[in-house]
Amino acid sequence: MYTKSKATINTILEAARTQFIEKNYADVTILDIATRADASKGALYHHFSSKEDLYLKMMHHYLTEIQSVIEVVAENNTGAYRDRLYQSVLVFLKLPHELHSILSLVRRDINIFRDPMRNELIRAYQSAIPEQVEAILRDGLVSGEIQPFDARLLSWQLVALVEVALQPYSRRVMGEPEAVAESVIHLFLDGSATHRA
Amino acid sequence: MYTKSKATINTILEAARTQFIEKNYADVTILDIATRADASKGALYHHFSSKEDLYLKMMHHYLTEIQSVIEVVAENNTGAYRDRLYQSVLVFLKLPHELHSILSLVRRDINIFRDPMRNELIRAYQSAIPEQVEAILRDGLVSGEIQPFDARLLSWQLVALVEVALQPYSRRVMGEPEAVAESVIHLFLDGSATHRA
DNA sequence: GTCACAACATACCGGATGGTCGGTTTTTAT
DNA sequence: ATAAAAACCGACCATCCGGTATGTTGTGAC
Repeated sequence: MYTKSKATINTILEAARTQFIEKNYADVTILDIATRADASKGALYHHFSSKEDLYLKMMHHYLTEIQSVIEVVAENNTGAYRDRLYQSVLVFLKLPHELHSILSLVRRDINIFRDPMRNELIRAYQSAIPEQVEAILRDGLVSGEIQPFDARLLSWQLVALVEVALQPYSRRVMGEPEAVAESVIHLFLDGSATHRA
Repeated sequence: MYTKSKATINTILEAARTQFIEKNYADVTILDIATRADASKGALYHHFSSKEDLYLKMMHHYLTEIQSVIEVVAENNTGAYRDRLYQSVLVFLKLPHELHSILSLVRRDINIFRDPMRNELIRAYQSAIPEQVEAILRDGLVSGEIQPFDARLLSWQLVALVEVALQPYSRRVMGEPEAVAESVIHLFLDGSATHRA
């Protein structure tokens, strides 16, 4: 087994991530990525069959990483519900910046691919984030801590609020991740007209 | 004054909107747009100096249209605050579908242009929607109907919630625009843990 | 050491596309 | 009616880039 190969592949995946985050899919050239990875087009095409293939493999790689981190917290169902929600949001907010960017990227690009590939992307994203949020919220609906409503819709709304909280401006206004998470949970559960405890 | 010119320009703007919504910026060719508008490349380049110029003019055209619609409701400050908020969200939800798509488009593409153009796009978008929402929310903060918090951040959060509500799945679950608007306002002001009146 | 194959390098091809340019048609003013 | 200018057309150019083909270098098994 050639071990150097693995290293090259990882370097290419990393370079691809950086480039695709920085520029539009069409504006990233194969040569850009290869150069960034200190490799050649030949090396790149030896490991990946096309530009799309590289994009997809890169996405899978990092989405899987995100998923495995979130899973740990999502599956824990001890303690007060509100706190459990808080912990989930917090661990998400504390993900390294590159992984947050990956999520922005998949949402941005999800419409530019056609259907075999598009579907695979959607599935990977869904299972990395929204499905897990939905599972948590379902528990809250069952226990009555959340008023009856569509669980999927609620999960989208929560994700949307967290996404807003990721903006640099938000972090500047709200401060540390702990404060951000608390603020998001407050708005989501109690609303903006309710006084904070 | 050549009147046919105006008509041609509008047809091209419309074709551009359709194409840019349907496909990625890079995947839309000048010929696509010209063909769709029953015009030629020559005609297009007679009225617009480049692809970017066309994109920008198109955005300005439709964002201005949106802005003028929203302004009317935003500036009305009679009646109960909650109702005023409700009316604003409602009029937004009732915008024609093409205009909703324009907003998705600007958010999607805002990162693919470089800075003179990018900035102009951002400014156009800001004044079309977020600034007006912020103005409304500020009134609620002053009157105490919303608990003290950063107005800009609140406006982003409200916009994010409304955006979720625009998804086809949301409309299917929540029904008519009136019900959608009410649901969004409820979540925003009272939270998901509070029983609906 | 040597053989086989994986890993990598690079010159090249073909197709697509943004933009140009000379010429033609249509519109408007007088 | 006519002339001038705006509007329009479509062939052409230059460039860029994904992908391939062919050759070279490195690695590991024996």
